[in-house]
Amino acid sequence: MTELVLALFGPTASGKTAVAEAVADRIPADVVSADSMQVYRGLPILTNQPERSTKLVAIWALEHEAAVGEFQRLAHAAIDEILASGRTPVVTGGTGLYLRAALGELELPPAPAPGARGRWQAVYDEEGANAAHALLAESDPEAAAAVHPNDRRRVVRALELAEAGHSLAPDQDRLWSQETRYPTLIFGLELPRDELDRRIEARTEAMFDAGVQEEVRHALDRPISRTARQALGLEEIATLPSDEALRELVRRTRRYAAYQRKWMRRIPGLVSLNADRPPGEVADEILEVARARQRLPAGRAG
RNA sequence: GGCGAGGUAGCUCAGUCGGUAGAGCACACGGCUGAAAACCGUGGUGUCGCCGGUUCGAUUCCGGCCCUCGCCA
Repeated sequence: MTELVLALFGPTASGKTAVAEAVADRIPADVVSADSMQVYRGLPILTNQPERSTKLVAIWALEHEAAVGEFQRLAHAAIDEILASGRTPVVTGGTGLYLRAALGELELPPAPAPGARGRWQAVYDEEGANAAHALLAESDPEAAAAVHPNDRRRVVRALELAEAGHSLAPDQDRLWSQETRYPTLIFGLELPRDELDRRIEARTEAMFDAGVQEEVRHALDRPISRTARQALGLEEIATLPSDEALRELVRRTRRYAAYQRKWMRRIPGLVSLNADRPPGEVADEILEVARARQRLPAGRAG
């Protein structure tokens, strides 16, 4: 049997975890999470961590600063290991960039030299967005063309890279290409808007019943990285009365789901599935599609 | 019941010395290559509470009414 990677994407609360586990119940498979918040230890309720053992969940302490490059190395290693053991990796995640990094080879340039970031940030803040962007246009016209002057984070990053002899603009667009490290089938879980909203609301209420407020209070007792601090609801739960925090978290989760739908539309080769039915049925359909594709002549597979 | 404040976008509010209106948030769409649950860009979605008066023209000025909030009875 050829090596095949299965991937699952979809908005939060669309049932990715349940479907992935149903797949693992049917074939020898291991689930790999591609989620920028489930990587953290200490916020299992807020970040919706799966109960069953899943790779790349709870691997970093809250004070660890997340980086896609580091995640990519770990994800590649996990997938390689699963395939080497003769099993099927089911890469499941809500973070589009992390999923792309896990499946493909994103070009991820090096971290800035010590002091470089602060120096370029100062240039950006003191001389203005347009001046900083003009500087970039001189040293790296391609990167400048790809970045809007107001995007402080990217202008600064591009200046750092240009100074170090690299470029923000990649040689090859692997983010949106269909190139993957192994033959891969990517499935997208689709739900009607009102059903998704209903699930988000129910899940958020369940989080509060399960003690998410205490979890957050605990997490904030110790130092926490800038990246972990971005978890939806962390700020709201820490600072607002519960009813307001709940409302805000529902609102922000809906917006996040909309953002994930955007990714779903853009991921090349994604196979859409109706997720408004029991996870087992969705898993059965995934396996049917996988078997059908593998029977195709080599040139047309994937 | 009396006095005061207010009724403008889904929400919170600005504004129009009379020429049918705009910010933030929300929402929609787009971008993104060691922060992605992040970051950036584009888009106004509206009987300006209701009825009448003045006027070439009223969301704006005048009168009446309705509703909300506060204080006093």
